[in-house]
Amino acid sequence: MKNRKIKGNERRFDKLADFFKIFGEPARLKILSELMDGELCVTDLAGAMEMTQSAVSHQLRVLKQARVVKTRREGKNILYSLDDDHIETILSFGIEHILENREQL
Amino acid sequence: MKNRKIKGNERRFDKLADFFKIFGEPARLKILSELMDGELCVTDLAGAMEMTQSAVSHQLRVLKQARVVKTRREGKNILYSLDDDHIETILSFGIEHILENREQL
DNA sequence: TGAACATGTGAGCCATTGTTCATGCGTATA
DNA sequence: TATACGCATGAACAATGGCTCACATGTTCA
Repeated sequence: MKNRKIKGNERRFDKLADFFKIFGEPARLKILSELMDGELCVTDLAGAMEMTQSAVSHQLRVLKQARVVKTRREGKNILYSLDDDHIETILSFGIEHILENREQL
Repeated sequence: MKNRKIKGNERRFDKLADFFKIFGEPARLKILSELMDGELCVTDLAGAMEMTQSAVSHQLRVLKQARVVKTRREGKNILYSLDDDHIETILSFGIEHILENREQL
């Protein structure tokens, strides 16, 4: 029946929107760009950006739930890194499209 | 000086985030997916999705300002269409990455 | 084990953003 | 030109989401 198909698509739009939403926040993009240079702990991230440790931690939670970043413990610290190079592809895709073709955005 | 560079990057993160933000809203994605089948007027869009004409119009404004859709008038109607196939590339990119590699999102 | 350090977490606050509602504006047509 | 129709728009409201603050949890090391 048609209604089922609509419902199914609705959820697909939600999922896809959630996906884009992850990268729709400057703070998260900055965190990701920092992590491109290698793994970092929350405190270092908070220092590199001008943000509270708590604020960074909250954002990292979002990124981790979305499997965009992963963690490993080393001593007292928990080191964050990009989950895979997948992410860099996504970011550079966005950068290309915004810088080359959409200057006015 | 370093500060200048940071400021410049700040704004780049903002722009990039704005770019992703456009696609981070289910209603907008649905509008775009409708427009993939061809141009439509606001009323038809509002009918196809379950949304008010006004709500659709507000979203179309966002999409138009971002140059994602364009318009042309035909009689009483204003027909909306994707600005270029660029957009389809972006959407299918998102779909690929979410459906093939990120089921759990 | 207790102190110090690193991080996670929940509640509350505030800014942003999407929706509704009422209305204005432009175009076609009788 | 008056009316109807299609669409845009602004204000008000509601929901969403990020940040702060206080505190809990967990780990190291003396």
